[in-house]
Amino acid sequence: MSSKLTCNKMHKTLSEHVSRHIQLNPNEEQVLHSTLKSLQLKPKEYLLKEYEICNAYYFVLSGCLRFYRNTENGTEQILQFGIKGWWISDYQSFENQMPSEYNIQAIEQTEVLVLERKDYKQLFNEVPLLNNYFRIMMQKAYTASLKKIELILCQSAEERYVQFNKAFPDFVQRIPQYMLASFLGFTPQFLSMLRSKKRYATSVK
Amino acid sequence: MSSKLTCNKMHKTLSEHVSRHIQLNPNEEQVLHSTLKSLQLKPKEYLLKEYEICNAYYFVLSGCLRFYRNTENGTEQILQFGIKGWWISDYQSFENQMPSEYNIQAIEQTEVLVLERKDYKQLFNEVPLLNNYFRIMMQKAYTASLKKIELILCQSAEERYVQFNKAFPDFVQRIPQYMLASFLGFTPQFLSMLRSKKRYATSVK
DNA sequence: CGGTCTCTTGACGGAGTTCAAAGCTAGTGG
DNA sequence: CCACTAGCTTTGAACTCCGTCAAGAGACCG
Repeated sequence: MSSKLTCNKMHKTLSEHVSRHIQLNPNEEQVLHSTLKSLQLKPKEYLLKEYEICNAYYFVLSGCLRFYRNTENGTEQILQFGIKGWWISDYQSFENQMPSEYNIQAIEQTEVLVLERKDYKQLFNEVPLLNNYFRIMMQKAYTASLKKIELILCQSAEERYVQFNKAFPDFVQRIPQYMLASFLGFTPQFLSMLRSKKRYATSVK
Repeated sequence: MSSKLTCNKMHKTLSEHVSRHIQLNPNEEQVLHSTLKSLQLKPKEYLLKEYEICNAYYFVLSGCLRFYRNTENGTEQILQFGIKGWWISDYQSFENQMPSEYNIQAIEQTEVLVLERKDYKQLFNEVPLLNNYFRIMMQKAYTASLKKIELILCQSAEERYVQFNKAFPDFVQRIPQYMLASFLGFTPQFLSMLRSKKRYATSVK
């Protein structure tokens, strides 16, 4: 009884998210929730490592993930953060069952729901509307990603930093600076310089 | 009769494309084909202009489209080319019925199939598998777009140019250089410099 | 043939990188 | 509880890639 309550609470974030895009009946919702498994991650734990095949979709309930790859010159490049209410996965590896070039790692204590590949075909058969839902999720991810290309090519590093800071002030506090620099596409040194410049600028005025 | 033949031929590219991802029965295929309209575009004709609401998905049969926006400083930024076998649209504008910031324009004589918004709900109801198909299309577009971010942030402009040239040698010949420069994220002048450098390098060896 | 659009070339400047060293912070073990 | 280590951040100097500006050369089109 108490475990069921826990379960319902745990899945609430997802239910809300799904219902914003499609209408499931109680039965379908039950099928969805019973197919997903919840998972707790400690900081630095991995959901996916380079060269592995990605066999699940992950939905972030709390905490934060990073999706990154190891570049040829030995540095890490963060392509995506996974925060509350986002699905994350290496879809290419998942779809084509090929080894991934990416890593998915928890930055902090993180709670995710797991949709495993072995369950997902049946789930989509039983709840066909989910095709619709995930189509829209992919669409959103795609347009967000186009937007990012737009910003990278069009704005200076400083503008990107200022803008990101304004959009996610609390998030910026939570993650190490070198990760933010990597995500925004410049060096930690440069970020450090920006920050000191800003501090000076604001403290003067 | 002859028009039907033309029609079948016209849609063959799409049929092949769809069948690579889902299996439609003849009836479903018929529904799909009869819902789509074909459209011929002359060079510089528009499918979508800034501030309009995007009310269709477009599938490129031949020719080439560009998906671009006008930046604040008065230049054009190309985010995407639409070539044979690609779907293109402003999905955000389409989905949320909001004015687009983008333009979709034919670069050369181009033939597209049009899936209009007014037809698409019914089409997806009659052929639910299409949800699956478009989910996969979005997934592909998304991963391609992530890949592009990876390259922009990790490679020099020169490396990007060389790589793109190697991947699409024929396509590079077909489009004006300033468009290629815009897509790859640098200035036409810089591209010109790269080209002269390369020519010298190869003619010496 | 004249005008507009595209490509080329060169000089200069600036945003951001690289390298190196030193300061901070937090965690760990004795 | 302190000392040590390892990882993160800061700072500064030198350098480089690429943008900007400007002017000229082709190329295409009416």
